Amino acid sequence: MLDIKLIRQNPEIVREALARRGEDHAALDEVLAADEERRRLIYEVEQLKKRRNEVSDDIAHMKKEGRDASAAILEMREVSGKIKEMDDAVRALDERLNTLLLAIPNIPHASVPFGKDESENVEVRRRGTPREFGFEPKAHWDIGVDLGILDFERAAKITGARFTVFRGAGARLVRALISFMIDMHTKEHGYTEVYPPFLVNRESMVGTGQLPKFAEDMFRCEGTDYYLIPTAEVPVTNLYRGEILDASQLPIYHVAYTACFRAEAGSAGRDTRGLVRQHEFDKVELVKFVRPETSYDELEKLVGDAEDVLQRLELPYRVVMMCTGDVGFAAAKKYDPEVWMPSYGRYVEISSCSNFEAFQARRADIKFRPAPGAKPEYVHTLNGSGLAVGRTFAAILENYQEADGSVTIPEALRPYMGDLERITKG
RNA sequence: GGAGAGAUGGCUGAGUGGUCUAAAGCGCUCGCCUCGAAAGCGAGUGGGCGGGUAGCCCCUGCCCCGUGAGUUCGAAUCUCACUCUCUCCGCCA
Repeated sequence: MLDIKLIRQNPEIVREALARRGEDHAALDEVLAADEERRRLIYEVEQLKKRRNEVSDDIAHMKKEGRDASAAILEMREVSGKIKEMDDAVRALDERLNTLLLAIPNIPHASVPFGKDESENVEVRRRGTPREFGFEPKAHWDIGVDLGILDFERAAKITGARFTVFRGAGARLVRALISFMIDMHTKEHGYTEVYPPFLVNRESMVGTGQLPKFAEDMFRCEGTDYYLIPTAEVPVTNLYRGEILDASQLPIYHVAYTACFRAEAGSAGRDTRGLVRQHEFDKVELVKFVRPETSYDELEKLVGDAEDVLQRLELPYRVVMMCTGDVGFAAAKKYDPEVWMPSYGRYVEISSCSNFEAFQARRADIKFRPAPGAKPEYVHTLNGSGLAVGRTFAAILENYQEADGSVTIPEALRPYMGDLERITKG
């Protein structure tokens, strides 16, 4: 969420930022009105509380000296009732203000290009060259099914649409990709591995911005307050929820493998075949907690870490910077690395790297102390996929397919595949 | 699932209705001492929300003893519910 003080003092900055996103900014006036009313009430009730504290002390003294305090007690009985009423009113206003603030998106960074939607995103670089096939390249779902390493039909039987069974070398390839990515990020990029729960409570979902606004995208365990995580970003960012970190701990880099669960409400009919859009998929996620002044450098490094995986797997890709209309609710700036997918004839998102600045930290209350004795400040949080495993699997099948239907294993992955060089039928 | 114990500041830990602003110790910061350090001595040492002035200081008020309700003129302290932790039993990968 945004800083209420920023909204209070510079409403026009916020208004303009929301307009650049193409967002309605009517809520702002409501925020300002609620904020003013809240502060007025707080002032009044605090005056009453001050009075109550003083008189309560007097009563204590009177009783001690054996004097009659019944008049004061009678007066305070009335004051206390009034305080209770006003406290309730303040609480109601707090709740309303909070609800409003949670629904306002982040302010895009000045370097983010203006644009109304994804068509105006900007390609910032391209690496690798899509391969010239001497034959008609097949889609990964055909390759995988033919090789017997993907089984969508049985997945539909045991669970439903948008689930996958990986089998044999396919199952191993999933495991290999996860290990390969995590090893790279821990050994070469300085990330500490964590393995968090895949179910989190409501506060965690609010902390990273999935709730309350995007509830219909989540799976919730019936009869509980637990949600299946849509990304490791949720448990990992919430690791430090409500904490004040020591400056010497920063920056914190975490890498986490988790399964991810998404209801995909509203995307019926989109990407119905293959691994691109599943209800459950694997992802290796990178999460950073950094000092504010470093967060944009850290974002560039984060994108580089994700790209490194693509380079090592020798997959052609490009990096796109999202415009103001497509930057995402919580992000101030976002890059999407996209991998070349031959059967699509275009680049497909395989990672998403964002700087949230203090937007998540404010919701999740994650601070650090810049210097001993100094006031705590909010950290900046960042995260990015490094990478989405299912889509990487698909990209390998498509880019490394051979005319005979087999798939070559990228060299970097072979140590994780028992030195297997090629997946063949049977 | 059953039984019991517990939750207080960075940590340990006292505090069972008003003697305020939560004792004490440890840790940390600063100062004195010292060639320097240790010891010793002294001082300081949380978070949040308002108001005044001011964009950082400062003055002032309110709130925070796991969370939320309640009793009371007044709650860390009494009552209820919930959450979490620990011990034992049962079940279990």
